[in-house]
Amino acid sequence: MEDSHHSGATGHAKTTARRRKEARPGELTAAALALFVERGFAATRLDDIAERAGVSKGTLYLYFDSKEALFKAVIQEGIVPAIEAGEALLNAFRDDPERLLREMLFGWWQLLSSTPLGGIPKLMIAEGGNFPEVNQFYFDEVITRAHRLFYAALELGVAKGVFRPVDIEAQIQVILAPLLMLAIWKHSFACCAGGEVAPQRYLDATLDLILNGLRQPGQKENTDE
Amino acid sequence: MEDSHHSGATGHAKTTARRRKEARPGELTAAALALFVERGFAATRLDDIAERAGVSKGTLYLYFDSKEALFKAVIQEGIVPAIEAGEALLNAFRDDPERLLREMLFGWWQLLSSTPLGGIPKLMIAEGGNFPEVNQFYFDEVITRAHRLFYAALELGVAKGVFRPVDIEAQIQVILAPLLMLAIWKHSFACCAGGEVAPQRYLDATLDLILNGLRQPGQKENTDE
DNA sequence: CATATATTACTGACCAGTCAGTCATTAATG
DNA sequence: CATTAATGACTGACTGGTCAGTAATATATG
Repeated sequence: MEDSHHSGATGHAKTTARRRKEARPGELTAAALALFVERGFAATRLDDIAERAGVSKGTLYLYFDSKEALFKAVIQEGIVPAIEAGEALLNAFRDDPERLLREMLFGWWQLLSSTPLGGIPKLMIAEGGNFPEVNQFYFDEVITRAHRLFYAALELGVAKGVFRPVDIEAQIQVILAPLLMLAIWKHSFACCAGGEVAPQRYLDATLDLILNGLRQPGQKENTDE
Repeated sequence: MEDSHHSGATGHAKTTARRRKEARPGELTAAALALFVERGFAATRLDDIAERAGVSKGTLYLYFDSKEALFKAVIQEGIVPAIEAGEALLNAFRDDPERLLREMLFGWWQLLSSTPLGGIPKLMIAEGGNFPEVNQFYFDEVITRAHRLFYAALELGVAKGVFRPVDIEAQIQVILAPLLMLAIWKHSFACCAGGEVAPQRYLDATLDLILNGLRQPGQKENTDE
């Protein structure tokens, strides 16, 4: 198990093989994410993932015990940072609930357009049922945390009198729905859609509806900077 | 090769075998729908579908050319009537846009709770990508028609001055999202969810947000009958 | 040569789709 | 009505291909 008597310290670059060993898991999960999102979990072959990562299938098994373990790693690695980014936003905009919601929506869109992470919701919806353990993990680590995030945001708005007093718990899901559908749409029907609504316009409409739906009747429009 | 001289017309019931032949396709698509929704298209074996319908796999091929053809039949048969029901609602409540929206939401929920049809959106999202032809069919016959339906409803409301003048095209998608997510949720994470929001409460919240978000500022609350 | 890293060829389970054949019902014949 | 012929719905064993996972082998590193 342990090693450590190298005589002279060879402290310089561990050269290729050693460096590879540290980079590999990330390269593999990245390749897997891209392919899972594109074709679905079941329809993606391990050979393809390996090829995309520039290794052979056998190598994959040096880093992950099974296809399911790889699946779980993909979710874990991809989503947790995203959730943390959201939690950071909450702290940054504590004093302006409308602005906070706006930032959360656009942050989400940023993620969607610049990374393949937006494919994860679709992936979980599509294949989660066949992998209870991964599903549970996703539920606990992603869904629940995301809910807490939005709960805090809405609660803040209601407490400050910016939003009407609503059924926060239920509204969260209503507000999250358009965000999730935006992601799902992109990975499901975007291909078929001809003259469909552009994401930017869709997001504007979402914000419009949500803010008008939540806003305290007295409150003025807040035309933003 | 040729037949046709039966002398007397034997026109009455052709008993079991003949009756079966007419009932079979429906029985098979029903079985397939249930299993596809439960496990996904790829993960469902034709043997299981056949067994559930009380026949053998070979029989299945007497009625459908391939697994994909069966898939398409399931969608076609299940969804088209649902869309037509929606179109009927539109005509029934032309004069009261708020009521119309309300009826459409609750009609949808009715469908969800009393039939497995609510599983179809999830199914299409999950597996549509691998079946372009089915996907296109769904897009044209379901998504597009559903959009037209909601377009008409919103347009009516705006024309009557009940709703604010909004970006109708974009709002449709925002409004549809919670409905779709309700269906998706039921078939994906309902299992994991412990103290989650009840559908009825969720629907109320949806209506609350949508109607408040759309309502013309002047308009009064309309506390319904 | 000992260890860590990677590859390649292989195995076994699984499943969509096929096909030769069964069996129950119906029609034809005397 | 009894016997034979024809029909067609249905069956289930089989095949051909795919793919997750394994094991034997190779290459680099210290």
